[in-house]
Amino acid sequence: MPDNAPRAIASALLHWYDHNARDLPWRARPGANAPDPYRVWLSEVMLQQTQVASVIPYFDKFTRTWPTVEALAASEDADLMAAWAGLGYYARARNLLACAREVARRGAFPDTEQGLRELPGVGGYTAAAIAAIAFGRRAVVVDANVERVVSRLFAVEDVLPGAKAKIYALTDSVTPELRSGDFAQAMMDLGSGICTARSPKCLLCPLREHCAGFAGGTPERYPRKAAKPPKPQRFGTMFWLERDGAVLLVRRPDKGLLGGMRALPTGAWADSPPGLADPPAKAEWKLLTETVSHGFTHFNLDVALAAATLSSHAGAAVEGEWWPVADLESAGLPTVFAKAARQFRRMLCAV
DNA sequence: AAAGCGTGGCA
DNA sequence: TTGCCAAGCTT
Repeated sequence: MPDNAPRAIASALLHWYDHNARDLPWRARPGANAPDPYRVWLSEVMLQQTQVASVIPYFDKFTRTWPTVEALAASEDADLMAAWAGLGYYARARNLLACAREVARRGAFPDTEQGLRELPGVGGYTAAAIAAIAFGRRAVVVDANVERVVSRLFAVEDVLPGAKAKIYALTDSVTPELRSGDFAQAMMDLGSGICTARSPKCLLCPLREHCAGFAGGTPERYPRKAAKPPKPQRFGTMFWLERDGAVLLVRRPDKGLLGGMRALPTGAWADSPPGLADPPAKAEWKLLTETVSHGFTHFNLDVALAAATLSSHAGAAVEGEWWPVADLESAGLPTVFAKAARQFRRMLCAV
């Protein structure tokens, strides 16, 4: 029978963390003062549904460009969106700017979980994480790592997402009064390095003797999750309109998929290939032989590629920005468009 | 409250 | 190759 004594669990985990914490750019150095709330907030937003390795280069770039929340608040929308390009879930970037401006207006971040929760883009997890890590408050921090660790520790049979309330209560029961921020980060380090989704390394785990999942012999069976419905396949067309060495880019509407981002013009997505519907201008469009495939969270997309060239004097009334093809890297295109742009340039060069 | 919202890594 | 998964939030 495993020992689920909360204090023993917290103590074992914190001791492990003191010797095994990852050195991450947003963490305070051991023995240093509490980390800067701006850096904690920025990292937590970037880390929503996103792995550490993907975040690090973006975090470095953002903190170099905008060292303070006031600097970020003063940035242009388009610059921030372009800097976020490639990281995904672009509503985070729109909320990031709104939040920075709100915090700059107030003069500081709120220092309670409840106050933080009111900021744009800050939900239950992020508010708890910032309150605990940046402000030293006791907070119950539950992300996907914690869900996995706790559901194994207590062999939770309930199926997610229904099990969230129970897992929150169990996490509460093991969260210490002191160092709850370190405790949360320790849980996440444990979840990402040892208590992994597949093939957990139980023999290295500091909580092994407390773990009901390990005692039962099949810890990887937790957390139990409802089966996901299959992703639909959708189709579309992207348009490459070139004039004098520049390509036409548009800004996508603020709401919806890739909202607010620079993009190649597209037609609407459809359930079957839409061909040359909805071109951005009248031109002699040629469909390329190659298509581009991309997986989004909730559907897979197959896009046809259509290309045309305008002469120098044409296209005066076309809506959008003419972006130098040689400088397309700096446009900040989401990955699906960057992928298509590479394909366009390969194929058009080859002609 | 269920659905919409990116991307890259891994087996 | 395909499917699964990751430091969730918003409406």
